[in-house]
Amino acid sequence: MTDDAATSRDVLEFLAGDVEDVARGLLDCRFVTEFNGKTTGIVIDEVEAYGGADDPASHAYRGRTDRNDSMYGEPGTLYVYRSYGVHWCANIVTGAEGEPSAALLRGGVPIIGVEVMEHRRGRTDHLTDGPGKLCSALGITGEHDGTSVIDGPVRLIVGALPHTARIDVGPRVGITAATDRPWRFVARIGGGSSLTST
DNA sequence: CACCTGATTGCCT
DNA sequence: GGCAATCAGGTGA
Repeated sequence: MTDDAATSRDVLEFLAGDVEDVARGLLDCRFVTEFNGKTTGIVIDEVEAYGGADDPASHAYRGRTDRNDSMYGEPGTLYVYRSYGVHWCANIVTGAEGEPSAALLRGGVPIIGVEVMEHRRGRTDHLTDGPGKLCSALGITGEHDGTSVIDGPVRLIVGALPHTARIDVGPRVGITAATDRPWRFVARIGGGSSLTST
């Protein structure tokens, strides 16, 4: 491992692990898309873990359907679903193939192709600080459901950045079941001071 | 800054 | 038919 980023095999092995561990490990990784020659990317700073039949808050809780089908794919599969009929949300499938667990990408820090993301979002602030916004800024849609984040157009880059010293842990957002599970992970990249301005 | 509400589809019971 | 892994804009303290 003389490279600055992990190899595809390393990434696959990492993603095959327990979803809770994977979710934590995804913090500070980069998430990059490349469409039509335009590259955009973020550093992931907020993630939630979702299990399978054992997790009442998971889309896979009631078994396999057309929508959640890609959750049952091999680790590293992208699971994209439509939220509230309006937004797209992206997950990275974890665990062994056939186990429907996935990590929902909830937020990130824009680092690559910021102008492109601003254009896609139609604003210059709050580009990727929410699961729907993140997909919008990166150009991720249902077309990319089922593709691989290891060698597809939507790619995860593990390593290459030092991990954040502090990770905040709390309950998942927007769910009504299993709200007692602290499966939401937020990286404090900036050091946690006030960002307010304007 | 915190809380509240309307918009808008797909999916499941 | 009802609810949902959300967002944006408005209101009030």
